[in-house]
Amino acid sequence: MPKKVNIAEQRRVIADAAISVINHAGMEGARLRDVAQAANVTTGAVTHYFDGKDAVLEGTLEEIVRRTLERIGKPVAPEAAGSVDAFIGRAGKYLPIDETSRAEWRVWLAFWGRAIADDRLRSIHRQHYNDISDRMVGPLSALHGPTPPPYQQARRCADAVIAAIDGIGTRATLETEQWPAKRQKETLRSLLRPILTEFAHGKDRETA
Amino acid sequence: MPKKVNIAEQRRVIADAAISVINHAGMEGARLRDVAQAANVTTGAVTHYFDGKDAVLEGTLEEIVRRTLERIGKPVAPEAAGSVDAFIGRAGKYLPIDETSRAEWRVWLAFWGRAIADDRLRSIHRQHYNDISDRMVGPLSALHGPTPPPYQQARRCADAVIAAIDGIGTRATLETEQWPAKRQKETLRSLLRPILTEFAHGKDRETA
Amino acid sequence: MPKKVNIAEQRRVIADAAISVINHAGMEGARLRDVAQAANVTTGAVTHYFDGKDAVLEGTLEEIVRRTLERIGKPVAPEAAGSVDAFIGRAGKYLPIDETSRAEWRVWLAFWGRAIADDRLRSIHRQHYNDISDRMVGPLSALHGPTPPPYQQARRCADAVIAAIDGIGTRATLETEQWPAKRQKETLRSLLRPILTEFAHGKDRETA
Amino acid sequence: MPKKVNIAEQRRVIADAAISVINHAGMEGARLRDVAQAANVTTGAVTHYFDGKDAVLEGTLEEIVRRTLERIGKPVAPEAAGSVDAFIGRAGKYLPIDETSRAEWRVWLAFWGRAIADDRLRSIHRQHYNDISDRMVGPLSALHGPTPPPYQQARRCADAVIAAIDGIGTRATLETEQWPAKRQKETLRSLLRPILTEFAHGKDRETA
DNA sequence: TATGAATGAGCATTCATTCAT
DNA sequence: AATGAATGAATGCTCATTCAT
Repeated sequence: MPKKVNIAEQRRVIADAAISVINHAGMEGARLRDVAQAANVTTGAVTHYFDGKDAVLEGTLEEIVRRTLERIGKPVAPEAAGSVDAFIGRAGKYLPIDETSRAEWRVWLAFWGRAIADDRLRSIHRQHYNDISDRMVGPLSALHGPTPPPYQQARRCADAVIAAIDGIGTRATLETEQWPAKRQKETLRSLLRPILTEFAHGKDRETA
Repeated sequence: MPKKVNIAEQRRVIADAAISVINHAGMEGARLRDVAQAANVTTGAVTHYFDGKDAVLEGTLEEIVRRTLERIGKPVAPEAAGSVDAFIGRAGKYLPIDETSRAEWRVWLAFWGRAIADDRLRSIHRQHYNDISDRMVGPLSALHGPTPPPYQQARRCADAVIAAIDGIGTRATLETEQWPAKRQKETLRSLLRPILTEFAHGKDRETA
Repeated sequence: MPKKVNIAEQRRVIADAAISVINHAGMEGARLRDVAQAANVTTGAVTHYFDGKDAVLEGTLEEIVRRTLERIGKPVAPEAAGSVDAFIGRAGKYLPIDETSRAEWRVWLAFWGRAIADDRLRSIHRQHYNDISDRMVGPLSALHGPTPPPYQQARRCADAVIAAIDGIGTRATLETEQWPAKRQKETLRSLLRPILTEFAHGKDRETA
Repeated sequence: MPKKVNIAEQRRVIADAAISVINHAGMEGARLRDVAQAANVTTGAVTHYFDGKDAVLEGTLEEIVRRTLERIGKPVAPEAAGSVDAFIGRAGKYLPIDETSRAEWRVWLAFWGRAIADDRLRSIHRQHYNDISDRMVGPLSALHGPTPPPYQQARRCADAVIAAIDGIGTRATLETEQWPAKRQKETLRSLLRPILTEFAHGKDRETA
């Protein structure tokens, strides 16, 4: 009997390697050979676990998504949500504030660039943003005070939060030197505190 | 007497062609041959006006920057700045709200993906963001009321505005169907009105 | 006691599978993996029973030869040989006149293409043609009338018959639509009846 | 202005090289690199003139066809057709009787093997056989005596002649040693003289 | 005996770049 | 200044073969 391998595990090892390679060499510099080497396997193994380069890239994007969600942690229960500042603090975990998250953001940006001409990648993206948005509705509702906000209201607020994170994260990723963690968090707070405070007090009706 | 050609003009024609090609085929699908064809010149001409592919890409990014600034128009004179809503309205012009701007955003994202592994491109980006930021300080100061805000204050506010635009624009570019112009503008207003209102009334001290 | 497997039987199963794969995908499309799958065994099993791909191919050609001879039936005893028309009728069994024989002819042609650069394959071919030729001498002699023809004479006549079959079979294999069984048999008869009639009456001396 | 090249000429040079390579190494041993080398060009040039390997193969087959027709010469005018023996003599020119024609036959067989799984190749084959058949109708009609034969009759006779040539040529190609020119021509004459003599005297009605 | 995961050399193909004209 | 034919290094991918289990 041949050695029994954990297919999912091997795919993750290769996806990890791909993240590392893309992070250092960019998307166009990411050769399958390098991915294989970084994963300590041969090129044949890569195409054995993934059906060609595009599939490797898809798998890598999914791994990035998985990591992001893992880093953020489980969806927060409404009771534990707490204050506006606590919410902003948790949102800040999405930002590229340490080497690990910076690497993920770089790869993330690389995928944006590919996604503009790749339906599959764009589809994975969309789904991921839906997930993220879903996770935010609960905590946002908890901020709203005694009465829960209309679903659409919360959804729109989540859109705003996500946009703030993406905007800051993008800039910080491309201007690493100029955007240390502190500046990012401050900018995030500047942007989110006013809107979340309003939202928390129910004054958001007029922004609809 | 040899034919007189306008070098700068030819470079722009080629950069225009490159934008079109990248918009449709993505960065990795953008072959110099296609760029040449789209510009109605030969491959030789492309490498004649640009020193290789990287130079073409740099020139293309600069053209994108030029277009963006042109679309936004001249820096607004402080006196003409007007209200918070007027400011938000002008900011909305940056968003991917019609086919032209969507095309530019797609190419823009493609460049982000390349910039993560390309110093030259990243440098051009940084400079562009400085320009944009500079242009915003005037109008923002005009909002601040009778006394101009400290420069750093205005700068920080500009960062927030830019982040909001980038965050929304990115999402709208990757989820075109779900983000028509209306949704983008509403989200932009949700995000900017609270912070700009506070800034306009001088309550921004605490966000520092 | 280990499981008792019939080695020869397994080899035939694999060769059968190879015939099927070559018939559908051609020689260059015939991957060992597909052969294994078609035979319901693993790739390892294929290389276990055959010493590499070339050996599989050799075995497959031998199987094709075996099948051809089986289809034709046992060498006809001189007494049973009968008339010229009966001989032609038996010869017609070699032609690609039904789906089974067409499949074998397709594979047969594929082997010709390979044999031009493969000594082993060419050797098997030669031997097979010798066999076929041998089997024809008896029936041909029976046609010749009371006195048996010189061996060389019969041999030469067999060459002519074989050439006729190969020529028609080849064309019919490559132009299946245009060459139904009827057309093949008519052409075979056109070609063979004159020469065999002459041969039967001993007028073949001059064709030497 | 760049060097002006004769595209058709270059394609022929490459096709010639491909014939040589296939002749020596077989179809599966025919690497594009070797073809390029044999043609004294680079691999890039090969894919410049042909759209990939399959196109090279198609072009090569067409070149083989062209050569065959050239070797045979122009269609013979009915008046010049002459006797049955003259006809057989001309038919003998199709056989692999010298090194040049042997090489072409080897390549020809290689294409048969490929054609069984390649529609394009099969289509080229079919067309070629139609051409050959057309060219034979005239000379055959001239043999028929004072009254021209029905077209279908001549066509059927041409089929028989072609089958005889293919059958002998195939065998001689795979058993070069055993089939010198003399044996091939004798076999061809054995096969064709009876049927053509009958055809010439109008006795072919019964073979229909 | 049999498995099938893993290997890696070898292939066609792509495409930025060069350069004779 | 402009052409576009030609180059050839580099890449993704295939697949016969190997071998630990």
